Amino acid sequence: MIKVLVVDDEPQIARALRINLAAHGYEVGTAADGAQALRAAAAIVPDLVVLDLGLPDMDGTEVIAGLRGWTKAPILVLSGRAASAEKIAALDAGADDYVTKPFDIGELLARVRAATRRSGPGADSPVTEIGGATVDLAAREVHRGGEEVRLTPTEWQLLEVLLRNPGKLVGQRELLHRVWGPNYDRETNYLRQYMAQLRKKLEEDPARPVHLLTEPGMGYRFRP
Amino acid sequence: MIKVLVVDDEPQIARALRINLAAHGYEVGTAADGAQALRAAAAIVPDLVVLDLGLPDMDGTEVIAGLRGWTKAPILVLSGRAASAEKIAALDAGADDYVTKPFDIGELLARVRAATRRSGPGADSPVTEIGGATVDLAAREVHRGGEEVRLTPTEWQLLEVLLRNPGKLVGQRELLHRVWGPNYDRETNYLRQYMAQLRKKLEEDPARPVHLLTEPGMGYRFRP
DNA sequence: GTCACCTTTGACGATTTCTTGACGGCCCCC
DNA sequence: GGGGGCCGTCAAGAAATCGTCAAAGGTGAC
Repeated sequence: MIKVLVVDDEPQIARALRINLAAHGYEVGTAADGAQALRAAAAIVPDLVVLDLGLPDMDGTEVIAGLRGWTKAPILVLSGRAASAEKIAALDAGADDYVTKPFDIGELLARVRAATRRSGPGADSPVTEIGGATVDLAAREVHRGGEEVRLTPTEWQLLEVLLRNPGKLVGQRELLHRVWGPNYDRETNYLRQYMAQLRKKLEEDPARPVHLLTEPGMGYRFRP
Repeated sequence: MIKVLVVDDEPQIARALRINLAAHGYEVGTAADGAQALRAAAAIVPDLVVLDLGLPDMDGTEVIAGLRGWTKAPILVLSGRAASAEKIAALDAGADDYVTKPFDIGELLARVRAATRRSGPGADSPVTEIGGATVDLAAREVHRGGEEVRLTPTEWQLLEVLLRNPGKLVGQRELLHRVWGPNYDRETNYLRQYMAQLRKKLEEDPARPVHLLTEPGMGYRFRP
């Protein structure tokens, strides 16, 4: 089932959206502010996000940036502000669509269909091979030799950032920011700790990694 | 270059769109009715279609259906009609976005960016050739003769400054400032040390460099 | 309250990288 | 021809980083 995360601080609108989306066969989660939204997104891994820009705790573009750091799920922005500058800022921050309130629920549903249509069948083979293990980012599943391997939430976030940049070097500061938040800059011991755990769970020979590589002094790299 | 097909029967609007899109680096083709649009699309295979629904010869949804039969390129619909039923019909026919006239050109461009962003990022990062080696600055990767070459962080920084100024002479003081910091002015031995390492790793004949050149008394230069 | 799981933290050799010093060759100027 | 400055090269000590182990908080389930 397609999972949708609805982020809105007005309970009426959030409720109306949830009911309408659920009635059309979507699995719906809700969040009332930006911090909740980022936590909920990391937990349920939605296929689409409906985001109200007028959140009480943080700017809408920050939420978009926080989501875009690790997911490519379409983001459909709702906003009461119709100014073009607002729309441009949100779209360039990474949003996929922008609808001004008040909106027609039928039109919104059509835009949701359009957004999910292109990301649904377009995402070919979401499984990645690492050594003898297969990683399914969408389903949050790892298998190795027929057995299922369990990863903790932090391990998932770290692995996801690396896998979404195949072949590319990801700097340690960038990894810390994306996984632990903007206030973490020098806690490289976290990276060492969790990279070791990932290698132990995924690599054939954890002492001699082939896919999860260290670039000394710079960062880490996933080689397909 | 990203190819955009503009379909509109009003010459003024078509012309305005063409000029604006071309000014932002797109390659633009135009068509004035539905039949022309389908022919032009088959000929130039656009990466995105901007489609006015009010065409003289056929209904807009037919054009959408005709395109969707063979291409997944994003379709951005323009229309003077703001009724929700129209929007829903167009979106469900296969359109990706729907903008009502009159529209803000900046917003339209932002929506074009959003649409091309999600379908485009298959392009790999630009590589620079040095002798027999290929340098990928974005991925932080160097290959030479099929083998991978490892650079240390300082080597990367130095090489990046030179490669970002192709053909230009970079003074030794500027190099020292950019790589080691503002407090380093006369440690030219650092430059000698690391330039030698870079040449050994990148140049065909490190003793007779062709791309990483010394300008005695002044600085260094990268010649493509 | 207890238990299990996850995260955070500290510490230690092993390895890589950076820094530093020294030497000879080349070119230009005197 | 001699001298000084600059460059390329080599080598070795100093410093930083990495992988690993172990254990102390935190949190939610039962």
